[in-house]
Amino acid sequence: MSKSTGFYSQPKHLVAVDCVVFGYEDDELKLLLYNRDLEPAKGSTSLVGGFVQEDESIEDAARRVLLEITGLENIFLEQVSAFSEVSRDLAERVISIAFAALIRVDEYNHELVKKMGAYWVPVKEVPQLIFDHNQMVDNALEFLQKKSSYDLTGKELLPDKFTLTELRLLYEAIFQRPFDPGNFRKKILSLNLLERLNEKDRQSSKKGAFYYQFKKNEEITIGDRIFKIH
Amino acid sequence: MSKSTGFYSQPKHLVAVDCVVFGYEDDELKLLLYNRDLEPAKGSTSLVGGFVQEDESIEDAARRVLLEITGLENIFLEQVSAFSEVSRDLAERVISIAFAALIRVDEYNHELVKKMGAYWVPVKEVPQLIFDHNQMVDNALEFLQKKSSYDLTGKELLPDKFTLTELRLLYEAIFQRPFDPGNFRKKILSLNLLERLNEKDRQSSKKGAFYYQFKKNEEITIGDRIFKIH
DNA sequence: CCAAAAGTGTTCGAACTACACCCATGA
DNA sequence: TCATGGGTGTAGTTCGAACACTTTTGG
Repeated sequence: MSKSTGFYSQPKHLVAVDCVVFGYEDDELKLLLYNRDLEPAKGSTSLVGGFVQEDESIEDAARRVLLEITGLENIFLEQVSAFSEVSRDLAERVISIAFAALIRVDEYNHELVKKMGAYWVPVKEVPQLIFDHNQMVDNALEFLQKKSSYDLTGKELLPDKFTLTELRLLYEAIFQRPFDPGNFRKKILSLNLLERLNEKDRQSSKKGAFYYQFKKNEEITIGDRIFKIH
Repeated sequence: MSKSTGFYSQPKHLVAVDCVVFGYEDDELKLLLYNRDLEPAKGSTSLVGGFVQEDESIEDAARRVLLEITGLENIFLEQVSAFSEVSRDLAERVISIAFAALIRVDEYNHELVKKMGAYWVPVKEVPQLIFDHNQMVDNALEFLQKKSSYDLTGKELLPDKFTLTELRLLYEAIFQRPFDPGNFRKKILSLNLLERLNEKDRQSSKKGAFYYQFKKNEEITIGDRIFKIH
């Protein structure tokens, strides 16, 4: 084991980041996974991740990993928690920080993702993952639910314009439960964060549903939780 | 810089834990600080912390540090977040995980704390701390407020028996705002987590206030947030 | 015309706020 | 007896849950 050769005489550790990447497609919440291409457990299913380098923070490392896999910059990214059981990695001791990331499926580079061997899996069908990655997924989903309770998620997962039904379906996917359409609509509009466009989506209904978009410059953090709606 | 000599060929890092230790005394929320006894910045004010060793998880490391300083085991301890800016430590690159800890002042070893050079400071008077420790304090306080919104904090900070006024004062200290005494009382009792003892505190009022204690075996996690009370 | 989704309105009840008011007792 | 904190009661309001109802339009 390596003791530091620098100022502090203390053990050093491998530090990794693992990203729980959420996307929303076909009315479903999905996760970006890939088949591990290095030993140990080569070929088994894993979150996307990588090791923290000397010249980068953990957030930088997570951003770098996501850029390499999706071609996207400026991804929504937030720390979930650190995992550090001594034997969590089968090969060597690795401390890993789990991140939650939100991806807009209309923006990421589909070819790049495919080339990197990554693929989307519905959160309801996440397979057995390597190490403690299933735990990371659970924590990240809980994180997403809390965030969505306070912050009106949608900007990060939906296209620029979307109908209120689409937003509701997203929330139903996140919380894994139905919301009353009428109540949902009223609650959302009362927040005053969206503006209606003079354009309708005509795909999903005969009447047509107005598109909405997030208002610019409304970085309001809502003091209280948004969602108690059933 | 040391590349791993083990399985993975990747850089290794110093990893530390820093504990934001909350205590409650004299109707005030306090933090346990100490004057740093090693360079760099020897003598400046700091959170209690230490380096993660090879055979321990970060939680183990935090527990070890707290045991060394307070003599207590089984302290409430939870991860807040990781800090990893490359130059956050003046001497060498250190990734640190901040923890929030809750201490009952009637339990910790006062002499030991004194001997270790640690001391309590009211949260409202926290001085300039080393590195990014003030940020850690802010995050930990926010953490404590969120926890207390959902979980009825008090078990971790108050003595076994306490009056509802004491509990209210604790909440006022945590949230830095007053609560209506009558409404607070009704809300708390409606949760059904406390039981009244046949014993009164006669110090603080002529009438005397009943002591309460947490019911045994009530590990109920409340689904919704507890506190909206004003 | 009718089915189906968009969108509005209405009622009920739970829960929080504000505040009045009674209680017990030591000085 | 009265000041003080403990403790109870209550009216008003807000807000979510449930659900009925209206609107629009393609088939």
